[in-house]
Parts: sequence; C-alpha cells; structure tokens
Amino acid sequence: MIQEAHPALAPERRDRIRILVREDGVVRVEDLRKNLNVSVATIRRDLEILEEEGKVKRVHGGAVSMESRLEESVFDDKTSQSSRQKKRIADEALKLVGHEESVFLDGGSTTLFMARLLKQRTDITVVTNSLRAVQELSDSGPRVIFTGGELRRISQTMVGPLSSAVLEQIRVDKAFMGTMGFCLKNGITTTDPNEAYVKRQIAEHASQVILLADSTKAEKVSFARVSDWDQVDILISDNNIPKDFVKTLRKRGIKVRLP
Amino acid sequence: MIQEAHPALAPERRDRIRILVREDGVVRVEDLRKNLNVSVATIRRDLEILEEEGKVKRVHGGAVSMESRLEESVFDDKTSQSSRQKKRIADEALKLVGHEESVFLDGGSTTLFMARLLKQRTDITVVTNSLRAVQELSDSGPRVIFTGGELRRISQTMVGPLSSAVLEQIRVDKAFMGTMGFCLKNGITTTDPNEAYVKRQIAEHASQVILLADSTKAEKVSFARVSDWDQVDILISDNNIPKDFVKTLRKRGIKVRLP
DNA sequence: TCAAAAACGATCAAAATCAATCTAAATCGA
DNA sequence: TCGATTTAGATTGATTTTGATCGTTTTTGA
Repeated sequence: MIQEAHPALAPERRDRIRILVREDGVVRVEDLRKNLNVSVATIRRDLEILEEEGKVKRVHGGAVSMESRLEESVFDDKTSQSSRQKKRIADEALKLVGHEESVFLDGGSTTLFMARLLKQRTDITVVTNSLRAVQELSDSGPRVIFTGGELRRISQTMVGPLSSAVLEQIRVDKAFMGTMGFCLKNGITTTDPNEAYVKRQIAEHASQVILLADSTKAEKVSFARVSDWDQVDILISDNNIPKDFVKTLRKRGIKVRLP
Repeated sequence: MIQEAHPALAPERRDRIRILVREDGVVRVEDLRKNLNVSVATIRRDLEILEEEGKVKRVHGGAVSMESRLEESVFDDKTSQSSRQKKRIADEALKLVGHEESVFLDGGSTTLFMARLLKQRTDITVVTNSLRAVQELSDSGPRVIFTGGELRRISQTMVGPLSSAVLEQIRVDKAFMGTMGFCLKNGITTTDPNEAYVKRQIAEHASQVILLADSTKAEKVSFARVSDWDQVDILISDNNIPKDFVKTLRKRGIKVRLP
C-alpha cells in the first residue's frame, strides 16, 4: 500500500478531524479526504466513531460540530433516544415541585425540558442561570428570577462572580441540576469550573438538591468537580443505570428514582 | 475557476437561511435562491424543515422569523417612520462607542437596535438588563454581562433589588438609555418605578449617560421619574424635536446630536 | 369579480452520497 | 517467519438529496 512520509496514526487523524469540524462548525467528507489524504471510506469510519463519542453529528455529505452554533439544531432533536429519556426524567422531576415552592434550574438540556413543563405553573418561582430556560419562560408562566452574571456562550448560561452576588441573596426549596458526569468515587463533575462553582453555591442555598442525569452520564468523570454525593438528596435517572450503582447510592441515603 | 468548489452542506445552508431570516425579519424565496445558488425546490424543502423546528414561519412567497421576539415590531416597523428614526439614532450612538469600552444598554426598542449593531464588535463589553438585547447577542459578539433580577414580562427586562446587587459591582464607560418621555420641567420619566430605579442606579455608575429618544418622546411625561437633566451628558434624537428645546438643553451643558 | 401572474406541492429522474462487503497492506505476538 | 488481527482502499448496490416539470392554489391588479 502507499508508503507516505507521515503515515498519520488513526487517533491523530481523528483528532485533526475534530479540530477541523470545530473550527468551521461543519465539514464535508470530500474536504476531509483531500485534507488528510485518505479515502472517503476511512473518513466515514472516523466520523462514525466520532459520532459515537458524541464529538460530531453526521449529516449527509459531512458532519457538524456538537460544540458550535449548529449545536442548537442538534439540541432540540426530539427523535433521539437520549432526548426521550431526558423528557421522562423531566416529567418525573416535575412531580416533586409542590405548590408555591421556589425552585432552581441550572443549565443543561434536561433542566430545559423541565422549564418547558413548568410553563404551566404560575404558582411557583423559578430561579435559573440558564438563558434558554428564561427564554422558554419569558412569555408566560411562573415568576422568574435570573441570576445574571457573565454570559458563557457555549452553554448559554450566566456564570462568574456577578452570578454569585445574586445567588447569595436567595434561598430555594429545591435545586434541580444537570451534570456532565457522576460516579461514586469522584462525585458530580462538569466541564467548566465556573459552572461548577455556580452549582456548588446554589446547592448550599437549597433545602433539597435533586440531580437529573440520564444513564449515559453514569461513571463518567468530567473536568471540574461540583460536589460530593452527600450534597445530593435525590437522583432521577433511567433504567439503564447499573443496579450496583443504585444500591450503593441508596445505602448512602440518597433517594433514587428511575421513571 | 468560477465554478463553485462545493455546494454548501444542507445544515449549513439551513443555518444561513435562519440567519438571513432573522436579520431581516422576512425573506422571499427568490432572494434565498439567488443568495444560496440552489433551486427554489430546495429552498422550499429547507423552509419546511425550519418551520417544523419552529425557527421560521412560512408565508406565501417566503418566510418570517420566529426566533426574534422583535418579529412583529421589525415587521411592521420596516415602513414606519419612527422605526427608521430609531435606526438612525442607534447608528449615531454606535459612533460613540470606543475601542475596548464597556457600555450599558437598558430595555427599549432604540437600544435594541443598538444591540444588533454591536454584534459586530467583539472588543467591547456590553452590560444590560434587557433580555431581548441578550438574546440578540447570545450567539456571538461582545462580552455580555447580564444584570439578572426578576423578570418583568411586559418590558422583557430584569428589575428589582437583585438587579441592584449586580449593578452595584460594575462601572461602565457609557450608559445608553431609552425613555418613555422627557421634558424640561420633569426631566426623564418612564412607565415603571422598578425600571426607573435601575436606570437611576446605572446612571450613577456610568462615566457618561447618553439618552436615546426620538422626537415623539419630547415633552411627554410618564409615571415614574428617572432623573433630572443634569445626570444626562448627551441626547441623541432626530430633527423633529423643537428647536427651542435643543437650545435650552445646550445652554444647560448637554450635548445634543440630531442625525 | 375575473384573469393573468406568481407561488406552491407533488412527482420523477439524475447525481451525490452512503453502507456493506471484500481485498490488500501493516502491525503484533508467538 | 508465520498467522491472526487491525486498518485502509476499492467496488457495488442502496439511499438521500437535488433540480426540473406539471397541474393546482393563491395573490395581484384591472
């Protein structure tokens, strides 16, 4: 076969693809082929792998980044499996919201589903740092308190010291939180330290902390540590979560709900 | 060589349509066809998809945006006199924004026009309590600080004591403010005391206060008093404002610009 | 109100792209 | 070195997307 000067290793090539996709938001298979000097079959295989890893989303003719503007359209992909799970988790979470309570919603797709459902409730107060959640509730619905702060575009949330200024002054009955990963050893983790800080702070000011996370997040560890399990009161997930995991959590006094 | 290298990828094309629709509020199918170099059939199919996603609403001959909350206003404003004036006022105001400055935008249609124009500027920091302004800048543009607080639905702004918590901690070079009414005797007035309070507070924390108000607001008095004229540094309005009024303001040391 | 013009939706064929399969080269362990 | 395994490229039939056509509906203007 061809003996190139630099026979780029497979993971290296996939990394380059990731970068190219993220830079332009969208790439075409043909461009990648020319750029990397491999066949389209290889590109397709790489994209397949990257899609499984959640790095890109394949489309006819190429792929789009999952970490860019176009993410949004992927965001409300209602047909996807995980999306339906998130919907069910949000439904279950809604049952926990009592009359005239105040709740916190953080950024994340699961809590966004919840915001949608909460639109019917005008008796409660919603506190959030998620711009999308506010948009969802901006027309009508419950009383809305927005934390403010600096806009973090990638997650469309408000973070930083100015958020804290507001958070310090409020108390909520229940805090509903999403996460990027959770495991027994490392507790709750997320991608950004700023996000983590906001979550930690609101957890301290909430009577109950309820974690919303589908099973794909189980045993995953992300970059920034949010908190340990003893901060969490209830976990709402789905049935694909390992049985042992649930058992251990329950032993540690955490209620687990699997709708 | 003139031959286009590759047709745009489908999601990319739809994204461009979304942007075009959002920018102008309305687009015609024919314009999109010329702009994107595809057949009308493709445009129609794309619009169908975007309508299902709730991004646009199809109408005979084209589509209107569903994403911008200004949809209606921009729509019928296109022809309206006052809207064009507001646009010109916003253009003029933009000239005052220097390199790497921080500016405040309050709620109101004129400042919203400004937010749109500021999208091109990535060197500045925008502070605002207007949800619409944040939405306008949520994709890309300058650094955004949002005040947070309680959502006042009618104006889509954040108000109340929690807003103050953030406002107290920031200083801006220039504050651009709209108003419901202004006259020599009563100064600046607006409809809601909460709004007035926010305006007053930011005025104290701004090196310069710039009032943006078309001539229809002149000699009008609204319910809640914001401030006296001595707080204002510059007024940007239009030529229909009474000459005497301008003269008096200038005598009091306020710069008046009439683009 | 009516007729011409414009826009629309449905359908079909061509082109592009994809998935599956098979073959060849490279890598690795024995 | 040999053979198993992994990785890349080529081929082929299936699928998706696109543009063109044609009959129908909506808008426009007299």
